[in-house]
Amino acid sequence: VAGRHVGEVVAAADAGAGILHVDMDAFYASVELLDRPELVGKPIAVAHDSGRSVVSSASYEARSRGVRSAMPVSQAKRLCPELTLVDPHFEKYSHYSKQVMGIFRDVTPLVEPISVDEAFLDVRGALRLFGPPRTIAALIRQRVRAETGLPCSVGIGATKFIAKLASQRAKPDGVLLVPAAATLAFLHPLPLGALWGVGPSTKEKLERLGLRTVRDIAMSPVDLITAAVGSSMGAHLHRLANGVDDREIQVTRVEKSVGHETTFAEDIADERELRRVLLDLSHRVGERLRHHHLAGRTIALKLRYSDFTTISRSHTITDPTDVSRRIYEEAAGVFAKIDRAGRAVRLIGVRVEQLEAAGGSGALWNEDEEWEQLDGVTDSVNARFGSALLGPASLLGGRSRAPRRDADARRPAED
DNA sequence: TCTGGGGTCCTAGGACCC
DNA sequence: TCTGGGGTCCTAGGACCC
Repeated sequence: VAGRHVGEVVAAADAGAGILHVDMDAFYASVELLDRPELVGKPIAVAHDSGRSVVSSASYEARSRGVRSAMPVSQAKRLCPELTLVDPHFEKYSHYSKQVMGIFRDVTPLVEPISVDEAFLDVRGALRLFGPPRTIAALIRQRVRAETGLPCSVGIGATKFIAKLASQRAKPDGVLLVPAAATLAFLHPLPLGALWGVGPSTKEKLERLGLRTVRDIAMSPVDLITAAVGSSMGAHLHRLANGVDDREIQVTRVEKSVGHETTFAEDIADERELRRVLLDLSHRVGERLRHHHLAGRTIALKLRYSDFTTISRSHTITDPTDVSRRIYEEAAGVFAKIDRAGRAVRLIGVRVEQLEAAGGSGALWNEDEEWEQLDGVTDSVNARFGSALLGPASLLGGRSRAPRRDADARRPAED
């Protein structure tokens, strides 16, 4: 009883805000700076320095010049000519990600990672052990900094959504606590785009109704919102705008699909070359499925043409597979049915959906044998396109013929 | 030098079954 | 023989997030 009282008292001290959102600051850029101390304080961006690349992460110095994530590298250079580009190393980010998630789990088992660089924590059960949420936030930030050298920001609120908004506001390298009683005062003045799930398209639909702020959504009849953006999204946004968000921390999540896609440095029209890339993508998808002991029933193919129009075609099979060869055959079958009318392809991708626990048949496929069969294709394609491809998308390097240029960059986080 | 790659969720129509 | 309704699965596309 005494213990519970202590818990209640410390909880009261932080006014009912028991959800933390921890967000690493400029994560990829910060990790790269650990190895490149001479670049600290300079505008840098993590991206390949090639034609169709975009910025993955930008240092705050680069951001102050207008450089943003997802911005084409060409545009970033125009905005900031002295920008230093650093190649991405996804395995490194994955490593640091695991390390910081481990620190979070020392505080509470109720950790929900939502990407490599952010997580929600429910600390309501950790108060007696560690003190109020503000103290926990300080502890986490101090440990992350001491053990990884990386900065992070923490938002604290009564709900996930408020905690997430608070961490955005806390950046860089800060903490913000929004007491439960202050939720609506914090939320309502924000612009529509602050609502999680409102992007450019939804924003425009809502603005057409004359709505500008979160308060405007909160004060509108829910029917008005659902009529504009659909019943599911409308009801959700209306609740968020009113500070209602009862989503719990989800400690475990089931993967729904596994895929790979690649954008070519130059568009490719040739059928055989495209099939060859398809094989490589299928192989990588199969590899990852087997690694995770998963198999899937739907094989989906994605194509993007030169004009950026994007189509997808899929086929569902009876028995789940994790066999790269099978994935390739299904993807190629779907591909063969598409009438491209000779159009060149900018992007091609393969994804396997409808996943379930695998039976482990993947070993049946002899990868080396398959590659020998395709050797002739590999040579001719290498000769023509090998050097034209983007760095991380250099699919035609050939397993047995040339070492991968940058194995690190080719393998995004697997967990 | 226009627009990456990994995903999730939602909608809507058609097939099919009862 | 002018015509229902519910449920599930599949497919394609779109919006969104990091």
